[in-house]
Amino acid sequence: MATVSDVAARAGVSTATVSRALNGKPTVDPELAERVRAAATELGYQPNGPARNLRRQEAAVVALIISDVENPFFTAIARGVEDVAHEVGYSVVLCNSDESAEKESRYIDIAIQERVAGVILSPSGPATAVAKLAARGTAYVAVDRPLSGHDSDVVLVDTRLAAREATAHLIAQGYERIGCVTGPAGVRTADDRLAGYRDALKAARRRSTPKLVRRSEYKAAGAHRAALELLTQPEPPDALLIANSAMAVGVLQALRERGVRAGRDLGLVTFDDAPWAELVDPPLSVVAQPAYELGSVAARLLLARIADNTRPATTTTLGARLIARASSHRP
Amino acid sequence: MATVSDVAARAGVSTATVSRALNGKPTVDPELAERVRAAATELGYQPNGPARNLRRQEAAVVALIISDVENPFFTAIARGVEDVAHEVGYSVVLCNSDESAEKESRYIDIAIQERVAGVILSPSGPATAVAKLAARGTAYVAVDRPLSGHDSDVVLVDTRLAAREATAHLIAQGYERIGCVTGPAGVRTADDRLAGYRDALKAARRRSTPKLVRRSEYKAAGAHRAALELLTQPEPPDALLIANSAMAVGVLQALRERGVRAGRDLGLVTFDDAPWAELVDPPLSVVAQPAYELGSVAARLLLARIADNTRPATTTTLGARLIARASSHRP
DNA sequence: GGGTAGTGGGTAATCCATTACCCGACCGCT
DNA sequence: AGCGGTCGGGTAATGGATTACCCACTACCC
Repeated sequence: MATVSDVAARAGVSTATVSRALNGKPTVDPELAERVRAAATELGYQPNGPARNLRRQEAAVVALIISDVENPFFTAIARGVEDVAHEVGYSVVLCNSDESAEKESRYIDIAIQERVAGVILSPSGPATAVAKLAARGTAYVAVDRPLSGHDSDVVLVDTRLAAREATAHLIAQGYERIGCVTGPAGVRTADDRLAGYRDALKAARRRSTPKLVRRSEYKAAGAHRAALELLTQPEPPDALLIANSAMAVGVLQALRERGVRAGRDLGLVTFDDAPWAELVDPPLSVVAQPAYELGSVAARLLLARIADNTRPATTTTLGARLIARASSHRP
Repeated sequence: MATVSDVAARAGVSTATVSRALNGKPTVDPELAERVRAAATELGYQPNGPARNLRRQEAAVVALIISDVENPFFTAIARGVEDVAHEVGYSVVLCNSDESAEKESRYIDIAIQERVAGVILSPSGPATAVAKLAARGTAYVAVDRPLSGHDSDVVLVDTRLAAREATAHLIAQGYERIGCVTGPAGVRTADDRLAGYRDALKAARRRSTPKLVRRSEYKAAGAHRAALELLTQPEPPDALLIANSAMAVGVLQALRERGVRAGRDLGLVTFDDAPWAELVDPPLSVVAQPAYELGSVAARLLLARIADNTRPATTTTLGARLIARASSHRP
């Protein structure tokens, strides 16, 4: 591999000039700069990243730690982050924490070790390792879920309100026994969606009962089990609020297995407007979350914080949109 | 940030000993090693990655360059790669080339600059920048799509055969005018699926006509347009082979808009067994690709090549499985 | 002509972990 | 006692880009 010295020798200048020319510093004679660039391409010179980062004490990279690569909600966030980051020359590396505090902590360590410029993460639980980032002074932004006990920039969806509206919609449609399938306790979005569900029941002077509520991982398998449990109890629900689209898959499977028809026998609203939500029969009513914006806003906040880590922490809350389709339309 | 010297001072040893102790070298007195570890945790020492990589001339990282993070097929590959890489202490960074040769090339440059140990990529087209990897001696493996003109390790699905079988299945079901919606020309999987489709027609002594074939990006929007074109022509197809699940979404939308019922009016087989494929009405017949294995096999090959870059190039071809559901069942 | 400000560009220090090389101590053997 | 061998651990070189600092030179002024 060619180094700056090689390029310098070839161009007949010093290494300092090579560095300045290649980094577009204005204090280089245009003719020299041209010679340097020519020498660099002739030698196929690729700067040594570690050396550069070592000296600069920072890499032009932001780490994005999400809890599930296979969840379209998070990949949409990733796209939002990428588009903004690339505009200003940052690369994005995606890390999959798999909803595990330990993997999350490991990735945070790696991010610190590699001296990335900043980190965007959706914290998997309350016991996050972000304290290490704060201690080290690395810029970070939480997305989708808040970071209890740290005042950092946060970008959220008003998911409690959205859950409340979705539930209110089911009530308005005349459903009587509305249940809820949400994510694990301690995951903030899961708790918020449940809280919003209860808010709506309370506002309508309905009693909420634990019998109609189930929790599981944010995955199809868990939701499938949960739905079966709900459906086989003595007084099954006649409507369900489901906390994400992976879970919706599990629930819909359970419904088919038991021959329950969504919309007619069971009202359904689910979080996340998956591309296939309109295609199932009946089309799914959903709460569409602005995932891409979540990512792009978070990225912009992160860039601002990289530039100035003393700025006050902000909380941005984006709204979600209920899209009523046939699955919540009572005949 | 604490450095080795700080830890050394605190533990009352030299930096060499610190490094040896923390890297688990056997030539350190256990008692000293313990003291070093204690000092390191007390100081919250995190090794400086760039410095380490600079010295080692390589980072314990593999880059995975895929063409669409939002495509579940590729995220499943990512999981396969991750699981294998993590087992042996490598981190995986995911890069989204977005099917653009330019982004792909940029990520390859970054991978080289950062001195990653290896690269796994699904080449976006024939004009890839992998030559740079070869020139530099960085280990790499192609996944899902071959790399024309380079003899590298490749992990593929026998997608041509799978397309042939899927088409044969449609023929066997009695469909007469079978069409195909595939990806862009030059993308190998797209071309192969089309070729397999033609193979099946030829084997059944049917004429294939360009009128029943459309190409577009591997995305819903393009497939939607393509399907509308196919359906509105004078002699529309009575069955379709669709080259991936994102496209299937677009096609199914088009069908609803035109009131065409899958299975009854139009036979349908699509590539990729999306989680929702069973849930649409009628359930979609699919070609299930072993995406996770694709990733894990590629990762294992990459590790082998990192250990020994002179080993001969191999080609691994995995099979796909046709899952016939109602959408291809002629009444 | 001597002095000053300004500008381009070179020299060498710097970032920090790893490791080649070397040294001292201790053991066991003759 | 003396010598070779082993083992633990210290000193200092190393990797390559960036940049603080300094120097040489030109232009312009009094």
